[in-house]
Amino acid sequence: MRHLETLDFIVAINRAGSIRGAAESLAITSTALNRRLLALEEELGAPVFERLPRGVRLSTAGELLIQHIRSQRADLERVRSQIADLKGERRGHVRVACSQALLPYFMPREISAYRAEHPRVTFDVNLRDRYRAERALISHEADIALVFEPVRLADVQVLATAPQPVHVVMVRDHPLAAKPVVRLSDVAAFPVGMPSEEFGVRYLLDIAMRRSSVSIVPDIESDSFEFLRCYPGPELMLTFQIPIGLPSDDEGGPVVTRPIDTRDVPPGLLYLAQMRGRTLPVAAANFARQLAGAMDGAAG
Amino acid sequence: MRHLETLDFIVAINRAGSIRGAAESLAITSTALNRRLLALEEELGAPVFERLPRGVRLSTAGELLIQHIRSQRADLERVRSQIADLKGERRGHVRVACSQALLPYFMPREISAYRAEHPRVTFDVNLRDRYRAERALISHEADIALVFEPVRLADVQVLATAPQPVHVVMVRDHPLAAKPVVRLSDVAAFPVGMPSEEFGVRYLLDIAMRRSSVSIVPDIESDSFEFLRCYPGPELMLTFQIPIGLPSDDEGGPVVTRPIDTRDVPPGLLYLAQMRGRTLPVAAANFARQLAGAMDGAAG
DNA sequence: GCAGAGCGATGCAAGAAATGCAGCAGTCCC
DNA sequence: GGGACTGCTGCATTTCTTGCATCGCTCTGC
Repeated sequence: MRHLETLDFIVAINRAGSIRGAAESLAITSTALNRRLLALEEELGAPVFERLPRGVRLSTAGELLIQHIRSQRADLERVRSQIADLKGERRGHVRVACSQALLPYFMPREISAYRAEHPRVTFDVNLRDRYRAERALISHEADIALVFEPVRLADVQVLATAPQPVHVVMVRDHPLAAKPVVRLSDVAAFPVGMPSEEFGVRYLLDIAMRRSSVSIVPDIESDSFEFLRCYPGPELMLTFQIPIGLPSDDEGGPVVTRPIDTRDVPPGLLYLAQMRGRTLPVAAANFARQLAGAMDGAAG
Repeated sequence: MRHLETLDFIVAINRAGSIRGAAESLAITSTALNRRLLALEEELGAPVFERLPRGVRLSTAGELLIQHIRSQRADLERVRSQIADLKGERRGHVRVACSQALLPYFMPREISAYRAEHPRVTFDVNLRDRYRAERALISHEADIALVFEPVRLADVQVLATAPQPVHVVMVRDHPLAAKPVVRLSDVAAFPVGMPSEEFGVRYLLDIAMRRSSVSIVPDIESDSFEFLRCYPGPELMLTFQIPIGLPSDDEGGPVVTRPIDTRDVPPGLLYLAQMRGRTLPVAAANFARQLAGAMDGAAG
């Protein structure tokens, strides 16, 4: 939108950290950009950026302004989406921030199902750990977030939840695979590949270990579940994951999974969330509804 | 703000009902205004107004847009107010929509107290019955509303409440003035001046009469409490009001008040409300906090 | 049924505003 | 102490907006 150009330029300056840098990325001269900024600050009655020797940095007023800009942009996008919707154009764009566990199976399946119904809807899927997913909602970088055991900031509104018991992942011929349910004490006997601390699964395991006498020392620690899952099986190594991030056993893949006894590790919760108080664009709202339905199905 | 000019023009066109009419009130030519509208509709991809032979009317898309404009304007006002606040300028503007009962004593006292602390804060006080007060919140014409027995729309958020038993108002030497508490059946023996149906007091009385066998036929009906109160006493006429709209008896005025037994007419609630989900400008938020405190005091 | 008044839309020329170029003063890094 | 970076400003140019006159249309009143 033309009339928001200046405001978007402010966002660009903030991102670039300098007027000249932003001007280059916007393909205009620094003169024009600088003048727009000065005019805006004049109107506002306060500087938006602090001038530093090597560039600029948001002032307190600027922080307020930029949050306003983001929310206005998002709301305008919603209006445009609703207008397109009532014209019968089933198009739109959905921006999802989600945990790693959702990427291999759940999100591809759901997005593919949604796009089968609405082929003109496009998607942004971004991997964000539970802290950053909520930040993305608040800064309007994402419409919806799907996270495991989130931090639960005040500005985030939960749309749906699904309990997710932690599973142990192992090679098909692993000794523990004989048991239908694994105890935490069983795990301690084998080498363990542990997800790093920013993940919800790790968070749940840490709490469980603190409560019990069992102590598991990770032999491998990684921020990639994919790596952990693919780490060679000869070591009989174990790792952990939630069911939504796992293939079903009957697919006959190289790995199998067994749930950990919920007396040892309580099930975590998978949360579907949006920014509190925000009205989502049509496509995002519809997709969120579908996800909520899928989560109910997975839970029941 | 310069960049919102076009959007404000849209609001003006909607108000005027025609482009030429709006152009006149905006002191620009209809050409310029028409062109801006066409450009905006081009950007939006849909007409904002339906063209009628005698002017224009908002389309469905326009309805969506204009609500966005209003909320965006209000939020920008909040940002400006917060920026002014952190510059130490304790200025601002508060727009209040309130019931008639608040006008003679409560609002003047509260505003005067607030302005004693913050002299640079200005006020808009508008009389709005309980329906229109809530509408004013939703269309962002008012920051806060103070209404008796409101309709309670979904988009309105209650900040504070105060119970207000209905009082009978009469001349000082009225026979009923001898009683400390008046029964509804006592009232039926005297001529009655009744507030008209849009008022909360009338609403409560109507409910009470429907529940009991007492029927009160109004001799005078008016939408002005001031008129009802000033109507000559020789007729021994009674009228009704809530305590917050009454002077205290010990002021020695020409009228006295007695509460109606709450078994006959249950106390109504005075509500302080704002638009749901909206962050109020600094001055409005502070003033609302003061009002909430005053209402607690009046209730206790 | 027909003239008149009101409406929104458009071509063209004048005016206003934003842009780009060159250059200033300042800070930081090597 | 030079080079590279920053934000800022005077002046010519370009781009965009505005205003006038006018068209086509619909509804109203006689």
